[in-house]
Amino acid sequence: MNIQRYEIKDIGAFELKHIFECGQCFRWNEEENGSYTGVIKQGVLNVKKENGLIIFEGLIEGDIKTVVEDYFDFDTDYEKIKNKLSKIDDNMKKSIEYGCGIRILHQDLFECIISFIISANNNIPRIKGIIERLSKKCSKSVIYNGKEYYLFPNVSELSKLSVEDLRSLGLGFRDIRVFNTCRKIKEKVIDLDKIKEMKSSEKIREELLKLDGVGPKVADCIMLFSLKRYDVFPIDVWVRRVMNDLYIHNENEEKVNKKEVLKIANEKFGDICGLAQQYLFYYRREND
DNA sequence: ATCCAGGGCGGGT
DNA sequence: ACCCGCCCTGGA
Repeated sequence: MNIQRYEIKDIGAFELKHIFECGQCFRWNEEENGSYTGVIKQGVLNVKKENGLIIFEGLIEGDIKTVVEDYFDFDTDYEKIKNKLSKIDDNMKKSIEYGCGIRILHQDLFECIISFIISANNNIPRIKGIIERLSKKCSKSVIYNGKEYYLFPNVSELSKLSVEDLRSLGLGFRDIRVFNTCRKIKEKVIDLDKIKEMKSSEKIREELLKLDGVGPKVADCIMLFSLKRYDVFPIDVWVRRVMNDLYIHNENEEKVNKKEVLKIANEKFGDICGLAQQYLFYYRREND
């Protein structure tokens, strides 16, 4: 690992706050100077915008340009997607204007699975804390700018922890779920490499649902945030709320049927409903 | 003190 | 298939 730097000219869809605070990731934090630093699979990365440039700098394994282009989803044309979605209706248009700089990250699959199992019935500060303690407990540390960071543990590192270890890190009832899932992945009952190669989103979801602690919502988050499956539509309380307000108008939002939400999402947003979900989610969470 | 937070599970209909 | 109570934890 060595310190590397990579910069590009600013592009339309790239706002740090939008990307890191739209709820897709747990290991990015804002610095005093407004830049963000995060721990990713390949190391520690800092991102800032200056004089019309986006500057990436970090202690990274492999070529930073390659890592950044993959992680920040540079293959996807967000302007094109935003144009398409904006035409659907004014709600979508407004949400997109608000979260214009969102990009869906391409995060590590194993990390994403464990992180979103931990997210169940939990709040973001606590989720972030648990992941930090987990990483510190059993993974490698790296020093960057005089500060110590901990990489997210790989399967074999995390497998070394007992249920009791997990409980003492504050996972609560999620301890056994993480433990069992970790074992299934380690023993290749579920083969992550195979999942990455699968074409059908339905098949992938089917596989993920076999993991302990992975239900429909968590499975969809994993697929959206680490496998670039834009055709899934994770439904949590916020999405259900915003979808009800905009399209369903049920007096009691808690009684809104998930299937109904899903049906509308597919009809309106089609095979990029996952991206639409992210704009709606971000707008609603920030303006509640 | 009581409630709730980006769900999932298991046991009931 | 739906429904519902319960699950750790800690901050409001």
